[in-house]
Amino acid sequence: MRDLNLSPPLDGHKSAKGRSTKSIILKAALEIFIEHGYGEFSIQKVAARCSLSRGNVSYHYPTRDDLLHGMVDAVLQGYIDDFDDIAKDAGLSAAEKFVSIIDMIMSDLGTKETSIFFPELWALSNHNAYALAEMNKMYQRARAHLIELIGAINPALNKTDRELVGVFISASMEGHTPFVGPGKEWEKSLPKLTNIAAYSFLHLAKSVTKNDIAAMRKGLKLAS
Amino acid sequence: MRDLNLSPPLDGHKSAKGRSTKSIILKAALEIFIEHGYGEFSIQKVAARCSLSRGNVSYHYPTRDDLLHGMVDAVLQGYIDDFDDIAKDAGLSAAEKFVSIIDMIMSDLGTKETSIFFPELWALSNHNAYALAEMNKMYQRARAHLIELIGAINPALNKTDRELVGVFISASMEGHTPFVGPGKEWEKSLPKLTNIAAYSFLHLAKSVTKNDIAAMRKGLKLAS
Amino acid sequence: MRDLNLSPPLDGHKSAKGRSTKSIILKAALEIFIEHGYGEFSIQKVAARCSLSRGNVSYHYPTRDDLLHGMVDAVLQGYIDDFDDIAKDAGLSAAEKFVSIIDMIMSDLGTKETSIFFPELWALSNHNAYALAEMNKMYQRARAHLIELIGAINPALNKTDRELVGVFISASMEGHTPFVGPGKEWEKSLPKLTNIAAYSFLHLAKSVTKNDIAAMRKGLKLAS
Amino acid sequence: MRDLNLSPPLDGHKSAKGRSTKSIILKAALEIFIEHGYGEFSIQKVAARCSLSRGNVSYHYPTRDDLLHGMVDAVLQGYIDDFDDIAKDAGLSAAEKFVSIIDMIMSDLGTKETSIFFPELWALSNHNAYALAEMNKMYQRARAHLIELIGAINPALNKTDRELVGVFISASMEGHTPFVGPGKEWEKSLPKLTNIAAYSFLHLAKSVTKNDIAAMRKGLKLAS
DNA sequence: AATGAATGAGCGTTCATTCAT
DNA sequence: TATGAATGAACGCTCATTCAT
Repeated sequence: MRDLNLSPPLDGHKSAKGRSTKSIILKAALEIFIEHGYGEFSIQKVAARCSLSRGNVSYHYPTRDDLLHGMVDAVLQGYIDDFDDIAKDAGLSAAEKFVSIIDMIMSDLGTKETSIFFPELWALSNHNAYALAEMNKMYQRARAHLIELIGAINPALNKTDRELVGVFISASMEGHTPFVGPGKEWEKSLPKLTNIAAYSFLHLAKSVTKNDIAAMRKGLKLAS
Repeated sequence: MRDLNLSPPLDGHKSAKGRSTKSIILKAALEIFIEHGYGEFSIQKVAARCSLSRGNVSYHYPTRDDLLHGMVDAVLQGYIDDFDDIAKDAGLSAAEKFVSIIDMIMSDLGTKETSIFFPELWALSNHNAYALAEMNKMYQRARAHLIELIGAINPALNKTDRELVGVFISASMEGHTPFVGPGKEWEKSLPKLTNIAAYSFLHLAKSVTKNDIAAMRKGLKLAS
Repeated sequence: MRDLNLSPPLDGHKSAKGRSTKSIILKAALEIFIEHGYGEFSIQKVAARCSLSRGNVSYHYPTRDDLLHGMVDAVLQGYIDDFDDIAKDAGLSAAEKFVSIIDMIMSDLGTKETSIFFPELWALSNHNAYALAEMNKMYQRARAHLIELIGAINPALNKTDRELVGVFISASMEGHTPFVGPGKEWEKSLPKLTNIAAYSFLHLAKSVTKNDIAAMRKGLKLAS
Repeated sequence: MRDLNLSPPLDGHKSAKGRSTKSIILKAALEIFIEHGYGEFSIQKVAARCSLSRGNVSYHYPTRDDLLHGMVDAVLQGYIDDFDDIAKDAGLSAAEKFVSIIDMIMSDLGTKETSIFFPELWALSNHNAYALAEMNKMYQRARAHLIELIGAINPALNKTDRELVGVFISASMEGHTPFVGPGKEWEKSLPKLTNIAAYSFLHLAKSVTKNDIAAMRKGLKLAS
C-alpha cells in the first residue's frame, strides 16, 4: 500500500500540535480499519490504538464518519500522488509505461494493507456516498494515465473506446485483490498473473481497434 | 443474483415448520445484508424484517455468526447450482460455452444484489475464516468449468497454466463488480465491457500457449 | 400529588412480569423527575433507582422520550381520574362543588411532588410536543368540571364566556404552584390563599355576567 | 420580555472589551435557554451561537452555573427596572396604576421569550438555590408595587392581608403563562383574560377588607 | 418451536472543565 | 483576553446473548 498523504487534514487546522495529533489518529484509524474491517471500526478502538482519549479523538474528528472519511482521503490521496509520479517517468515508450503501471498496480495488490483496504472500500461505497465519491475520484485518476497510454499505443481508438478499454483493464486488475493478498489462495501466483495481465492487456490495447466494440462478438471465432 | 439455495439449512432439522421459518429468516438476512452491509447486519434487524421475535431468530441461529454463515451458504450454493447447469448445455462448442459463461457472470454483476453482496463477501473474507472458506469453495467451482473449457479450446496448455488463466479471467470479471452495478459509474457500459471481456479472454485462452507464462514478458513488444 | 394511574402502560403488554416491571420503572422515573428535574432525567438514573439494568429499562421503554411520556401519561391520567370522581359527589350545590374543586386543587399544590412536577411539565411543554398535548388534554378535563359548575352558578353566561372564566380560574390557581410548595416562601399561607381564591373566584363566577367581558374595562371604577 | 439589564456583569470587570464580550455571551445564552430549555442549555451551544470559542466563554463564565446565573440575573434585573419605572408614572390614580401593572404583566406573558423563560425558571428554582433566590427577589419587587397600590385602594387592610392579596394576584397572573404564549391554546384570548383579571383583581382589592381572610369561607353563600 | 424478559457490553456523541499557549 | 487541545464522565441507544416459560 502507498504511504498516507496526510496533507489534506493538515490544511485549515491551527496548531502544529493539532496537526500531528491528527496524523497520529489517521494512522491508527487505518490500522484498525485493516485489522478489524469497517464493521468493527470504532472511535474507541482507534483511540486505544494510539493511546489517546476518546474525547480527544472526538475533538479532532467529531463523528465516526469524519474519522472514516479523513482516513479514506489520506489513503486515496497517497495513491493519486503515486499515479502522478509514474506519468513523469521519462525515456520510456508508451507500451513500457503501460506495462510499468500494470506492474505497479498488480504488485501493490500483494500487500496486506491493499488486499484488505480496497474490498472494504468497495463494500463501503455501496452504503456511504462519501466513500463512493472519493473512490470514484481515485479510480478516475488511476485510469487517466492508462487511457492516455492506450491512446498512444493505439491512436486509432476514439476517446470512448479508449475509456472503455481503460475501465476494463483497471477493473480486471482490481479483481485480483481478493485472491492474491497475503495468505490468499493465489498469493504465490501473483508474478505469473501479472505476466498474463501485461500480455493480455497490451494485446487488447493494440488490437482492439480492428473491431468495433459494439459489434465485437460477431468477429469471435466460436466454431468448435 | 442467483436464487438462494436453501437446502443446506433444511438438513438436520426436524419439522417442516422449522424448515420454513429458517428459509424466511435467511431471505430476510440477505435483504438486511444487502441493504445495510455487514457493519449493520444484526439479528434484531433481521427479526424485524421478517416479523419474527428476536428470541425465535436466536433459537434457529443461536449466534450472529451462525445466521451470517447460513445466509452466505445459501447464496453461494445458489451460484454453484447455476454453474453446474451451464456445463450441461449440450450442442455448443467449447468456445461458445466459454463465452456463455462470461456472459452469465458479467450480466449478473449488473444486478443490485450481486454488486453489493460480493464486495461485502470479499471484505468479510479478510476477517472471517468461514466466509473465506465458503468463498474459495464457490470460486473453485466457478473456475472449474472455465478451466475445463480453456483446456478444450487450447489443448496445448498444461494443468497449471490452464488454472492460472482461469484465475486471471475469473478475477478480472469479478473486478468489474464495484463499477457496473446499478447506480455505478459504468453501469451503462456493461454490455460493451462484456464484449471486450469475451474478445479479450477468448484471445487469451487461444493464444497463451505460444508463450511460456513464466517468461511471457520477454515476448512483449514494447518498442516505442 | 394524585396516585399514578398505571393502566395505560398495562394495556397492550404481554406478561404480568412485564407489566409489573413497567410500573416499577414508571414510579422510579417519577421520583427521578421530581428529584432532579427534566434536565437530569436519564434512563441510567431511573434504572439505578429501581435496581434494574439499563438494558432492561431500555427494553421496556426503548427511548428516553418513551419513558418520559409513559411517566407523564401515568401522572396526568391520575389527575383526570380524580377530577371525574369529584363530579360524582352528589348532594352538593353547584357552588359547593365549585369551592370543593378549588380546595382540592389548591391543597394539591402544597405537596412536594406537585410543586415540582408541574413547573417541569410547563417547561417541557415548550419543547416537547407530546408533553404539550398531554398537558392540554389534562387541563381540558380539569376545566370541564369548573366550566360546567360556572354555568350552573351563573346560567346567564354563554359558552365562550364560561370557558374564559374557567381558564382564568384554572390558570390563576396553577400560578400559585411555584410559591406555595414545601419550602417555598408562601408555603404557610396556602390556607389563606385558598380562602381568597374561593372568595374571589366565586364572586367572579356569580358577577361576571353583568359585564360583557370584551367591554369589561369600561365599567371599572378607576377614579382616584 | 423586558430588555436585558446587563449592568451587573459589567461590574468588576476591567476592559471595555471584556464587558462587551460578556454581554454578547449573555444574549446568546438567553437565546439558547429559550430555544432549547435548561435541559439542553450548554456552554458549547452558547459559544457556537455567538461565534466565540468554548475556551473564551469558559474564560468569562468558568462554569455552566456561572453562565446560567449571569443570564438569569440579567433577565430578572430587566424586569425589576421596568417595575420601578411604572411606579414613577405620575398623575394616575392608585386604581389606574394598579390596572396598568396588570396590563403590563399580562401583555408580557404573550411574548415568546416570557412564556418560555419563566416556566423554565420555576422548574429551575426547584433544583437550583441561586435561581430560587433571584426569582424570589424579583417577585418581591414585582409585588411591592402591587401591595402598595392595594393599600392605597383599600386602606383598611393590614400589612399581612395586603401582602396576601398581592401574592394571590401576582401568582394568578403568572399562572396564565403556560396557556397564553405564542402557539398556546388560549393565545387569542389574552386580551379578554386581561380584562377579567383587571375586573376580578380590582374587585378583590376593594372588597376583601369586609371579610377577615382567615374566616372568609364562612361568608360564602354556597346555597344551591 | 416460539416468545418476552433481562443483562451487560460497546459505541457515538455531547459536555464541563482544565490547561498551555 | 482569547483559543485550541485534551481529558474523563455521562448519556442514549443498539446489540448479542441467555434464560424462563
